[in-house]
Amino acid sequence: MSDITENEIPSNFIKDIIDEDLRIGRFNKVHTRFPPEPNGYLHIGHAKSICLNFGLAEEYGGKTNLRFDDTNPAKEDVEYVESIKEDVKWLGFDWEDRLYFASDYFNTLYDYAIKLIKKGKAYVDSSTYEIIKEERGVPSKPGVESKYRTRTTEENLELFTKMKNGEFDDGEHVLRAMIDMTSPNMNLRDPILYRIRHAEHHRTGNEWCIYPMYDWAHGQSDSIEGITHSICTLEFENHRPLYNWFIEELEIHHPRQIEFARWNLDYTVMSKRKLLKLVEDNYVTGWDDPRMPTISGYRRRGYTPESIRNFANSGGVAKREIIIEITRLENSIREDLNKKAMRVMAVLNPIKVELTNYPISQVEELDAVNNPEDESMGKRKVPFSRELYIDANDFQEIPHKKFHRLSPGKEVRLRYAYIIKCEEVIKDSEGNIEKLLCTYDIDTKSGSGKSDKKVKGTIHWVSAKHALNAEVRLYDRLFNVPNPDGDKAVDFIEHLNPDSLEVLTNSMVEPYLKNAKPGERFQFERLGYYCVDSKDSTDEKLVFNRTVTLRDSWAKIEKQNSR
RNA sequence: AGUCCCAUGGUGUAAUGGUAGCACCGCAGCUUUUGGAGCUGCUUGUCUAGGUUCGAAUCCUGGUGGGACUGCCA
Repeated sequence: MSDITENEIPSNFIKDIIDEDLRIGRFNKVHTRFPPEPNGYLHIGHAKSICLNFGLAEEYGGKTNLRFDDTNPAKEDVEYVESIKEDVKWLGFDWEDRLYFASDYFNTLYDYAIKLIKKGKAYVDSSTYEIIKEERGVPSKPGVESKYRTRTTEENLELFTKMKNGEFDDGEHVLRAMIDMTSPNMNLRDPILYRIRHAEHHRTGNEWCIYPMYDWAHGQSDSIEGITHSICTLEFENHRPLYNWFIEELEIHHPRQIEFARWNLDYTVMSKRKLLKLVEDNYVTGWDDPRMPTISGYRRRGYTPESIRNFANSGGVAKREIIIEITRLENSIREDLNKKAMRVMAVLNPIKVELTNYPISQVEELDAVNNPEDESMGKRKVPFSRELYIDANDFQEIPHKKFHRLSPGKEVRLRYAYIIKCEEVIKDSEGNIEKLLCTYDIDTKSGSGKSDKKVKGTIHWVSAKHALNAEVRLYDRLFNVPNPDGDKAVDFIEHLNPDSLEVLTNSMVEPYLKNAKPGERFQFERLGYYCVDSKDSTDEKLVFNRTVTLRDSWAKIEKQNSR
């Protein structure tokens, strides 16, 4: 059992840096931000960043902003803005009144650009895309300076103003910082600050036709917001010298950028481009498909915010590439739901059982414990009668030697009820099992203490005439290899798990579930955790999603034996 | 190849010059009216070669291995 409580971040190198900054007085507070681009839904990797940024600020008594880095109108959309806000909230974090957009700063950013031009540190380049690319060179070889680099300040100012005023077409000119075309750091080879895009922005509409590049907008946005610690992923390490250059030339507040390694999960893909492809090409039903590694997918799948936070906070931060085992996430939700989820009985693949010595019209209301981990959750009544359903895989006609469940002539306990014995297997003309004829031992009623008979197995069941029909969606991993995008020669789509979803329409659940509400989570005893689907479940037809199975040592025995 | 970054069991992380610890996985056992949960035990690790030091996972140097950078994306 981990002694890391929720939201508490274990010691790590970022906290060491913050401690030092506070100690030497570089900053006297901690103010972080979570800066997504609204061009897709948040995924589990973002959850790590969210928990880190909000968690760190909380721990140091500071604040966290939510800021959308919306500098590319072509890819961004309000749908994504709304989904991101919902997901951050659902995870349990509050940006209060600090909801910002990089587009809020377009005017300031423009003024900053003018300042740079006036300092002789930025110029308008009228070269083509191809020329600029060619002149930039490659990392191991210096680039060459553009022939437009020597334009006068007046000329630059005039051209830039015209760019802003819409007097040019897309791509005709760009504004570039004047730094060093021979720098071994590509980001310092006169990076582009503004490009012309006659496109409608989701917030600024058609007010602008020049848009700042991310590199020009991001660091200054942090600065404008008074961010002290800009936590970002490793790929921006090489950008830090550039951000520092901007901040110093502009003489504005200087946040400290700290990079950490993004989280990858095995058996999943995380890039927004790939997730978008899964959605657009209908490999999944949407961004919130329960198989997606998105926050909304996990939410619909039945994950709790606590389980995701615990998962994120229990992992630490590093600077090397890491691939987390998905079993850790699965373990995290099991751990949470084990303590919280009400237990019920559900029979996924029913076979009928008739208790031949049970009175025909008798019904008993048996006591069932709602959660053995939490007595305060109480008990409920479960109806028991002559005709029952049990799960098909709890019966083996020719039992495996370690099989502790029902088979001909053998006894098994029905959970909360009686020990029964299988007397006869009734089959149809094709040899399929139609019904099991069993007898029950009246002295073995749960809690009665009349018999000290012991059996090795206990199985779940539902009363046939009381059970409710339900659809159950069994979700499994979306990919069947640990690293679906590991091989550049093979499309990740090839690695999709064809069995990632199995739909069962004839499942039977105990009557207690009649009033189960969308999103409500249960443990189906001996099977796993399931939640009521928030979109498709109705009063007439319950639909359950399997969140995760219980740990299954029987499956291991079976697997070992088949080898 | 140029610059930058990184390297602790299978995985993920601690140890901040002083006994390499924890969690997950795995294995064995106990317990159990969920083959769940819980409990106990076990296996497995400091990339490498030097140096500094009484003492190095930690500091220094070289090597090896991995990653990032060559969008008018973020």
